[in-house]
Amino acid sequence: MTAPTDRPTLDQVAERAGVGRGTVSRVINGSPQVSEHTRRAVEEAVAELGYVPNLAARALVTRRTDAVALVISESEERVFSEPFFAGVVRGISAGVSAAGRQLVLALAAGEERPLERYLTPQHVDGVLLVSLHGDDPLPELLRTRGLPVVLGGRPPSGYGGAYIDVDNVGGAKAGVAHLVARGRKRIATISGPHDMGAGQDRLAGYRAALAAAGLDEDPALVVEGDFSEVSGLQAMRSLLACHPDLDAVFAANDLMAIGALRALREAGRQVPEDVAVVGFDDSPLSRVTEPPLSTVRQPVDEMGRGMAEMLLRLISGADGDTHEYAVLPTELVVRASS
Amino acid sequence: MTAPTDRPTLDQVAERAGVGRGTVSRVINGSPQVSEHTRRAVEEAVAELGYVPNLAARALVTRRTDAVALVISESEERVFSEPFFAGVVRGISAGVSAAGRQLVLALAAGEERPLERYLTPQHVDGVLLVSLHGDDPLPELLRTRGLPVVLGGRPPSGYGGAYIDVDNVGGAKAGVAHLVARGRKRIATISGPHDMGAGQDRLAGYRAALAAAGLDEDPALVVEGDFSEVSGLQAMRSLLACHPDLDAVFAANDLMAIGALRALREAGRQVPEDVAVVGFDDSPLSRVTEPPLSTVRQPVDEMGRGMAEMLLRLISGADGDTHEYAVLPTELVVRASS
DNA sequence: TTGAAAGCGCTAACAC
DNA sequence: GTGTTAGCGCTTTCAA
Repeated sequence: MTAPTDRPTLDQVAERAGVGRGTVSRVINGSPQVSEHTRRAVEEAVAELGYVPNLAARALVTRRTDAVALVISESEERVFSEPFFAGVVRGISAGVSAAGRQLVLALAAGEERPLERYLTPQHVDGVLLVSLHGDDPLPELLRTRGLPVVLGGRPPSGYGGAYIDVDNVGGAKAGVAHLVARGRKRIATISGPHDMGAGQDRLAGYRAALAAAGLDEDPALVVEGDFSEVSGLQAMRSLLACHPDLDAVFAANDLMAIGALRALREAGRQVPEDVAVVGFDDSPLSRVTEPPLSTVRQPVDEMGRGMAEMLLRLISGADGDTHEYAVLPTELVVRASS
Repeated sequence: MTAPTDRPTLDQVAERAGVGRGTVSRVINGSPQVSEHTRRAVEEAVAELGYVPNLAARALVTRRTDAVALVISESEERVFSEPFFAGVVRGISAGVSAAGRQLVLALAAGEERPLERYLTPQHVDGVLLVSLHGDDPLPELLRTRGLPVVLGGRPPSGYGGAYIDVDNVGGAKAGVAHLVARGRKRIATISGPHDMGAGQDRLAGYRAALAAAGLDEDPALVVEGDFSEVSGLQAMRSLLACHPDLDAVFAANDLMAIGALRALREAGRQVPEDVAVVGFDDSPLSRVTEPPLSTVRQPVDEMGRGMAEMLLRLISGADGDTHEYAVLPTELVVRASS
């Protein structure tokens, strides 16, 4: 029975195997420069002693950590209420652990300063950023530190690095076009925050679809929400109060669509006969409402996985093309409510 | 403009401030043994150089990492589809970051071996475990390694460490008692997996409530699910096929309750007039179904936060009472469907 | 192919 | 109070 805290070190393994310290290190790291014989001896000693390399020591000399950070610039509240993040994290987690690395999660609500200190090449090998607001300089800052960075979502201006986005414009266009095709004329929208790429792009898609259909855009039919259910509820209420003649709503995410549904029910409006609803960001929530919501599905899992893979490529890559990017397709899922 | 990779070291700060290396270290670590004057000088140098301590080096000598791991023994699929985890992670994340530590997330679907290697005192200061299955020996193993451990949920037999659980038995009892009070006589249950504490306890609560009401327990009215929506759907279908006379269902979580709702609708049964439904694990999902679900709410946030706090106490504590535990109360939330 | 030696950047024990 | 010193456990030249 060894003392719990005293884990065996490299030297102990070396002594046990009757070789030098360097040789053990080579075996551990899979160097081909070792004879089959000694390798076996070392591996045996490792097994017997239950040796596990000390990552801190290794990181100190290699200047790598085998860890990557995922920064979510959002309150915990939203991160977990919005199904979008679940999908992205799932994808990222899969991609990162498939590469044998550790994922360090950092929720950055508001204050980024402490985080900024943590995000250095000494602590993590790379950084994934999601749900950026406004023109956040953080990603570009990290890049100047020499840290590989991949963004999820449309990058802020001034950012010249890698990113993966989904086709928000196209998705919104498809959602609104669907409403148009169903004969709707007075189509309102509950948009996302104007300081976020996703919010801007979905609004742009809404406008493009109206224009394509030859419908006039009525600014009064556009209300800004913050992607939360209550904001959708409030937006829909005010929309109904001022424009009871509207016959359809495009909500920039599923949570707001659900809020809208509640406001509609509250006002005694029939869905979809009277007012049709289409949301964005398809999640389990969309299925359990009554009637179920038609939504635009974005490939969140693939987005996460893609981000992880891109980052790993940047990390191990010979500092190649750091401007890589991808835009994933979105897809309309039609259900009863429209 | 300094080279991006060459971050300043302690010695450079020391030189700049005109003091010794040890002094800088004391300032960084907030030792009171430093004169106001030199402290100021050092802080200035730190600011000017943009010095950030190298955590790997520090961890190497202090043998602490300031990181704690959260191990979720569940597939990514379930971790993110089940709102329970969102709440727990939110609570944990809040507690951990409030203590200035990093949370390292590890999803352990099935294979635990690689993880087991990672979870050593050299890599993390402590471990949080959630959603254990069967009699998993992992927590006890970690404890013998001298690693502080806190469990979420009822501990497996043989575990003698700290944990936080919620009152699953009491909650289930309350849910079923509510059904009884509404005059229901043939109350079925869709239970959780029998290899999980939560599954067992909620089933026990169901039984206790029936017994307390003087109702006979019919084994045929008990169907085992796996906490997923489809399992709830299938369970309800088979229940309806064999026992169309049932007048209420208690589902061991919200997802399965939603599945049950779908099966009921599919079969043309009226909810709650014909068949009343009560679920467990109140989440946003419960509110958006039609009719909304009555459910038993467990304080998931507090559970997470409590776990984090307990762990931090164990870590910094003088190795005091490691058998600490808490059982948090659950609460019935009555909505239209029962 | 392998051993020996030189640090990586930091903290802590010890002098002053 | 503060400087100096000795490692923490590892990788990586550099010789042999």
